[in-house]
Amino acid sequence: MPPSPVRRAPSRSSDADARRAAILAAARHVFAAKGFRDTTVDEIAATAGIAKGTVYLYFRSKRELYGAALTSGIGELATVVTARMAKARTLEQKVRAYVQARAGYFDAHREFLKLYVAEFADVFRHPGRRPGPDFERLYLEHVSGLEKMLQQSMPGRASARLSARALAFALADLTRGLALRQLRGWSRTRLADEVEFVVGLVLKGLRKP
Amino acid sequence: MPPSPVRRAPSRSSDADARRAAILAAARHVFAAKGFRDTTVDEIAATAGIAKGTVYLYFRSKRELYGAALTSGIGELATVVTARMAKARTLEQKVRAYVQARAGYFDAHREFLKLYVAEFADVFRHPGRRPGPDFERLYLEHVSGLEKMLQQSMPGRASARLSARALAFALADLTRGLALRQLRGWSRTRLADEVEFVVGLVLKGLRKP
Amino acid sequence: MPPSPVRRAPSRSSDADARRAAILAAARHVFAAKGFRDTTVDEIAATAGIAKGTVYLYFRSKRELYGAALTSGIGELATVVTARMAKARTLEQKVRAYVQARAGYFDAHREFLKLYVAEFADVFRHPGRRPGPDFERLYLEHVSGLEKMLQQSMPGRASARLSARALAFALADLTRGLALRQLRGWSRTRLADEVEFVVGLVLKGLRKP
Amino acid sequence: MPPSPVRRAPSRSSDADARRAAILAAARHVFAAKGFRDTTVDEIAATAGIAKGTVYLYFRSKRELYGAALTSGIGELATVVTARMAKARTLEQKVRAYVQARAGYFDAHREFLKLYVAEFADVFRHPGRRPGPDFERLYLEHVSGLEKMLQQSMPGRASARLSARALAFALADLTRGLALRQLRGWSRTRLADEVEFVVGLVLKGLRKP
DNA sequence: TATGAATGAGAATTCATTCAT
DNA sequence: TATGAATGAATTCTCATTCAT
Repeated sequence: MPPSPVRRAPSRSSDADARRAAILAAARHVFAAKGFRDTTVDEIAATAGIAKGTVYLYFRSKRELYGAALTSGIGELATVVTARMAKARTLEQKVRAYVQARAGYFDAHREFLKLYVAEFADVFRHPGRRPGPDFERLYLEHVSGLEKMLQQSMPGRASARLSARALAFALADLTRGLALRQLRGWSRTRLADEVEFVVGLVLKGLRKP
Repeated sequence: MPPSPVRRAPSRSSDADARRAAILAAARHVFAAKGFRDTTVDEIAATAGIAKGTVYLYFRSKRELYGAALTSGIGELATVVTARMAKARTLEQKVRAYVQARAGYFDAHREFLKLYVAEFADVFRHPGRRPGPDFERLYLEHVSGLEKMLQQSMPGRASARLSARALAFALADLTRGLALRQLRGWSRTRLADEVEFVVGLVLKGLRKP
Repeated sequence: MPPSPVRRAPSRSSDADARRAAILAAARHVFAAKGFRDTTVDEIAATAGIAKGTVYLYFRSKRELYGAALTSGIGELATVVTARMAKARTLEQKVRAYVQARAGYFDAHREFLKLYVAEFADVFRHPGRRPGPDFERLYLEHVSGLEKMLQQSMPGRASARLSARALAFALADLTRGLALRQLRGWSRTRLADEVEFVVGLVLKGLRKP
Repeated sequence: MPPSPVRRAPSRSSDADARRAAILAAARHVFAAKGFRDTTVDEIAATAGIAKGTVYLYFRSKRELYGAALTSGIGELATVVTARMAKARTLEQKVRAYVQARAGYFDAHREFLKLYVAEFADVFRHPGRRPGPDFERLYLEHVSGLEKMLQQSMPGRASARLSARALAFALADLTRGLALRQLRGWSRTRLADEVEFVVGLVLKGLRKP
């Protein structure tokens, strides 16, 4: 007997791809609005315009669907930010590229941002084995990347080493906070100005005290 | 007219206070670990070492209990931070007092921190009428307080006005992020050093570019 | 050792009697308004102005309390009706005495009437072993009493025998219905006129067709 | 905007109709035996031979199910009685048609009769806003219909007007009482004879005193 | 005796998942 | 493949009854 795949997503026709994408979009929408537990599979199905059972042809469980909705966004975010930074030359350009790209992506994908921040908060709740993608690891790798970049442009003193890591975390925190302010309408300023503010703050932080 | 449905609430003995506090502590613990929806009243009761029904003698509903667990911490946090800042004279002292007090409180009440950050994330999910304390309003008032403090020590230029608000948000974001890093063990540095880093960053941000 | 009474109602002081009566009155009130299941012991206690636990010093259970509330009324009703009929001489006077006394009692004890009619309806639901007084038996005895009275004044034909029983049930039905109409305000007529109507109807029914 | 929480109700197949009818029958059975509060949805489901959740696919709540069980019977009863009376010509025929049809329906649908009488009793307990169909209004309309019919055949004196209404109520009371006696086995007589007795009584009541 | 806090069995309702069509 | 009816485990909240004070 061949190793029969227990359950397989409907084959690779573009029809199937489209349907899968539609379910993911619906899931992102509803999960973002209500959180994992308060979202019902029924509502995702209705939003996607299909029957509930169909969801289970494409995703093994509600949890897996949640993971997929999250993962797709995280991957795209990383791709976009990396691409944008690759074009930058100087440190200042790199920092600006990072903040612009990340805040811009969050701004353009607000539902993903809600998912992202909920997942971020969840990391501190269930530290260990959480289902879905390993958000914590991905986040730490992301920060480490930033750290290296900043280190390269800092004077070689040991204290600077510490600063680089702290600065990288700060950069991530500030960018996320900035995007959330835009999302919720707490900001009286345009996104571009807020971006410049954060860039300026971090660059000042790189100077000697 | 018959008396309206009896409202029972164990009276004001210190016994009752202790019981109430024990339930709150258990609630804080379980809510922090699992979030509102994944927490069962049964588990809170078991954690508190009492029967399920007893919880309902002290709190009308699971939701109210959650609100109480959150509110008590928020109030105490505000009190502690305000008291600490009142003693400070110079701007630098005030900023340091803020970061030290807030990060210190979070560090000393890690379960509350988990609750706090989950609630923070939730603000972006269900913007409108969420039950419990109006976390969003409280948070914005908190930031506005910081903003005023920073404004008083900035050159009167209009651009500075904007900076003050952005800087206040940044200060809040950075302090929260700092505390979370300690909580999760992401930090290789002692709390005091991280505090100094954030203080330094913000103070540099106050200078002219 | 003397046979210790497992649980005894507080002793025969008039204090205890008064309290017992107060609880019964409260029970009658609340049971009448809400029915057995929707009544809480807490509300009866509150209505009586005592603590919940005290109710259990006087009555073994909620069910027993319900039975007592019902029984006390039924006994008094029977006493009043019997006394009133004993004074009557002719058949017409007896029938009028019955309807006046019974409808009058129901009218004067409206809460008992609600209990009574609920219990009457319940007889058809749980025919067999229902707790509390044996309402069905009491009711049938009551009707049999009426039947005998009517028989004595009827021509001795066999068909009249049947009529007497049917007429007795009819008399009971009509009197109860009359009282309920007054209770609910369905009647546009004074109680006395309705009584006369029923008396007239039944007396006509006694004549040959 | 996301679609509002999904409302499911198995569609109009005859399968669904059969299922719905089976649940209604089970509900009628259990509600009749135990009353609303003492009936559990679990028991209705078990009686219908389905799972508890399935009940909720067909009825929104236990209360709605109760209302449906009651309403269906009330509608059918009214239809049957009206149809039967429409064929009658003389007053005597009409009265006989009424009593025969109504008592006959109750006799053929004994569980509905239990529901009916329980609901009747409940009208006096919770006069105002009770859930489900407005039983009180339906009952009064029913009686008013009878009243008009009787009026048409009565001498035009004012006192007769009053009698018509009282007689209509009496007719309703007597018919219901008759059916209950048959249900509970209190009657030693055949249904048809009891019907004739009630018809005779009411017709005598229409004559001058 | 009186109290009222504590208990925990029980009931309505929801919803992820399955599976026959 | 797609459907959606059926399932039943799980969860919140209530309240009769007990018992330590």
